Amino acid sequence: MSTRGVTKPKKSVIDRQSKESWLNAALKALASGGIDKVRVESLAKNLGVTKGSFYWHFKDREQFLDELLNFWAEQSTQTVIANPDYPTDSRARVRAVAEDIVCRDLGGMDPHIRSWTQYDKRRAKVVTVIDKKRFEFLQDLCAAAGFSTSGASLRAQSLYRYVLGEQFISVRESKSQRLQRMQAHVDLLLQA
Amino acid sequence: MSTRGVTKPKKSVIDRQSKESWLNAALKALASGGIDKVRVESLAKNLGVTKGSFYWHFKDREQFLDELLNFWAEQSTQTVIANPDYPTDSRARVRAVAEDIVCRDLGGMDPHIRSWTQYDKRRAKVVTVIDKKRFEFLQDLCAAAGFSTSGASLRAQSLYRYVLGEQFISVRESKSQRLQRMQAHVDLLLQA
DNA sequence: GCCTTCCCATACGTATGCGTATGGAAGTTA
DNA sequence: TAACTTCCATACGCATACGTATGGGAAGGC
Repeated sequence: MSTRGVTKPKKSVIDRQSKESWLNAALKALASGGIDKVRVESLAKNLGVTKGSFYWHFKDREQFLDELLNFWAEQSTQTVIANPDYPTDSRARVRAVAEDIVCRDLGGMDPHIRSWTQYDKRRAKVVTVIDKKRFEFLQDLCAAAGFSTSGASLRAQSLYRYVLGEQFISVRESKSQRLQRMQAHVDLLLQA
Repeated sequence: MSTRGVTKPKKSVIDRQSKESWLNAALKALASGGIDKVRVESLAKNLGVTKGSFYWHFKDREQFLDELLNFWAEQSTQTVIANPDYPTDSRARVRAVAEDIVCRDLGGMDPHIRSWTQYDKRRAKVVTVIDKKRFEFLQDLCAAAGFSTSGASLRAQSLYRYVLGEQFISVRESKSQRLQRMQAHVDLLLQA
């Protein structure tokens, strides 16, 4: 008990929170039930501190949510784009990527993010950038599979909408079913 | 000024609100910015009454939201399924339905409904039923277009996910662009 | 004219959650 | 060790929004 008192257990430096720890806690809360679960006092409780910490690190909740969105955007591009080694065969690559997307469900975060930002024009721009990056990634894949520019574009658009729709459809299936359906869809898109 | 006083303009019977007027006001608020805009005192202000009216018609906000969801579900099936005369040619019918869905954007209500109910297991069941109905409708269309049961199912699933994805994608295009893209997608799905 | 029912206004209590002001402890520097 | 910075606790004010208690006006029946 050198770093802590007894009657009043005070925090040592190593117990202090960083901005990242707040943001990670927020992502966790977001994944658990949408942006409404991202509350200052609630996060503080989870982190074992008080609001005092929050308002030292951040101006207010609005600015915090902005940083949260950027935080998600950064590790969102990293997760999807900069990825392990996919198959060399171009069509198999498309399938593998599609499979990967469905499997990881984009971290389960995407639906919450979209639900949140959809009607917030300013914040929607961040998601728009992400969408464009992902689309271009898919488009390049399709182009490598031998389709023309317009053909690759069309298939990438269809593929990406399929993935988004999969996240928001209310009829939930098992992961294997979803994978199988996704594969069938990809085959349909790539056959011509 | 026979039905109203001067110093205190009281409401006559014809000014009174019904449950439907509250629900319609709620749908309007929902469409304007999600479930967060559906607030008792806010709706009351829009209707020109006070909370007293609300709590006479409804038990509490939770029950009201349940009725709201059912209210949406009813006129949602009416709008999509029981519809005007589509083309007789089966493939043209699919295109027409798809076009219709995109054009009306499902009333602009669907994304809000899904954002709202997605993480509410109990309420999600209502949306699940709607999804199933719509899917079966699309499946029948595809089956009539000459596909096998599994083939029609696959195409209906893809089509419906495309529509859902279209609603949540953050890259907003013009209506004509969206229509064109949708047609191209349908052609791709139906060609085989 | 009175009484009852329907519908709503007013006022209040309460809970939640944001933001702020201030003090103070832990660690750092001089 | 004294001053100084960093980070957080505590306490408060304030706004929003739900729900309730109570009173009363309007319309219709008697």
